[in-house]
Amino acid sequence: MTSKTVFEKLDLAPAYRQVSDSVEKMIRSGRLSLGDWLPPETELAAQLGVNRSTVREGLRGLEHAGLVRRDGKRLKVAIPHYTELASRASRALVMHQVTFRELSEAAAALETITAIFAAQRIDEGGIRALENNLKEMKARLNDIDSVVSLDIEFHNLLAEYADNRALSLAREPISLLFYPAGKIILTRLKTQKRILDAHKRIVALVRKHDEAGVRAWMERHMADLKRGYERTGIDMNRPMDSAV
Amino acid sequence: MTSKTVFEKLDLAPAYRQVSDSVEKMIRSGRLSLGDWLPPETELAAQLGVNRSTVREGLRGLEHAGLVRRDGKRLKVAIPHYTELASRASRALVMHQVTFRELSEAAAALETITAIFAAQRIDEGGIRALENNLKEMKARLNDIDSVVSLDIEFHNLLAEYADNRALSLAREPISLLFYPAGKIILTRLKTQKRILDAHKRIVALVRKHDEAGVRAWMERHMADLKRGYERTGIDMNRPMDSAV
DNA sequence: ACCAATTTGTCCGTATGTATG
DNA sequence: TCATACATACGGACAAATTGG
Repeated sequence: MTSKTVFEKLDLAPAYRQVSDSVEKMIRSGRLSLGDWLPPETELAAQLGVNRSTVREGLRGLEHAGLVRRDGKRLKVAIPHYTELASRASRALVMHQVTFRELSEAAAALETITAIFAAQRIDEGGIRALENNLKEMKARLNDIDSVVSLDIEFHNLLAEYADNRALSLAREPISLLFYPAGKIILTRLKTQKRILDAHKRIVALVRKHDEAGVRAWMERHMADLKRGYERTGIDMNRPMDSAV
Repeated sequence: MTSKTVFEKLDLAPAYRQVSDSVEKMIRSGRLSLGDWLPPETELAAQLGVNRSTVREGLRGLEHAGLVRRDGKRLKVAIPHYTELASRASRALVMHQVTFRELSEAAAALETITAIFAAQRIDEGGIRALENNLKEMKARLNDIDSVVSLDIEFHNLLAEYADNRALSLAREPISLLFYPAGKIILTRLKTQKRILDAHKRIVALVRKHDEAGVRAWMERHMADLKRGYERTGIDMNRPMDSAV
């Protein structure tokens, strides 16, 4: 048996780490809440008993994480937004050499369930937004870049009206990578018309709140995109990094 | 009136930002690859023409993002791993006051598709791992904490054998929040037996590669958990923050 | 529109601890 | 054991931008 422990195990983490942890705790505990300004660096340094340079190092981490945001000169407490997290996540997927096969499978599942929820919950405004998207795409059917970005917008609209933030967070990093792949497909096989037709069908079914129909058509639509990719001749099991 | 403006006001991002961007580009372009040591701070400072303090601020951001990792004294290039991204994402969901309804819906969809892929692809080793998990849970059915963590492990095992990293990334932040909720349920309604039975069924179907059966039972299982939560009397539309 | 105070951005120099050869 | 290289941390300084009177 060792002798009685007298001394606390003292800080192994570098000071700048303790600074960011400390501020983060402050935020999580609610002592600093959303939109509050952070104290000036000098004051933080004084309160925490470290040098201002050390404080700055700590703040950079939080800034990068999106927990504090620049508003003019000073920093204010913020909430990391999905899009930042999503872009970070999709970059991680690329670095992990995720394949199109993986993306396609995940996207099929997520876009389908998203569309089903949208069919349950969409309102008139949502229907109109989707129809505008269809109209736009119809008008620009020859411009591949427009079609691709309108395709992205279509799925994002569905996600918006699906009214589920957990699902949004889950699908965003994947759609961010999946749809660029759509561009590869479109530039090689001109399947814009096929995409537009699928979207039209889906909108019609969403309007009728026909969940089963939406499921069937979204699954068909996603399978179609996968087939398109296969027909480009690119190996499905090749990492996506070239596409990004 | 001022004289005619000729030069754009060049709005330079702060130097520390340029440092992190520069290093990040270096990594992404492959000029620094996985596991490489970063140059010493002094050398980075010299190469980039900024002060060492500035370099340090820039590095803190990358460190926080998981793009570089401290290995002993120096920093080496790393890949941000899912679990870090996932915990960040789930914390963001909490801050966004995501409700149990949203989590439950997303989890149902993601766990179901995960189980289906697992049924397609699992091997003997995977089956054995799942069966060990069942055995453990059966042995500890009275210890709620054990049951909850074994439940988490069960679903993580399915994800592992589903062999899809995009899906893993998508489900992790949600499962991280959803399963703590499982503990709330179990402490109020003793439904351990029901969970174990569902897991048993799913394993049997996964072994037979019965995708339709797996889909049906996983959907039932997730619906069951949702019902359990409802029966605790907690409002499904209340934010999850209290649970975490 | 001007001034003064505040706060950040950036730099310099230095001291200390700790791995590694 | 000793020397070197490197990260950590501190203190002080000044310019530039912002804010408030």
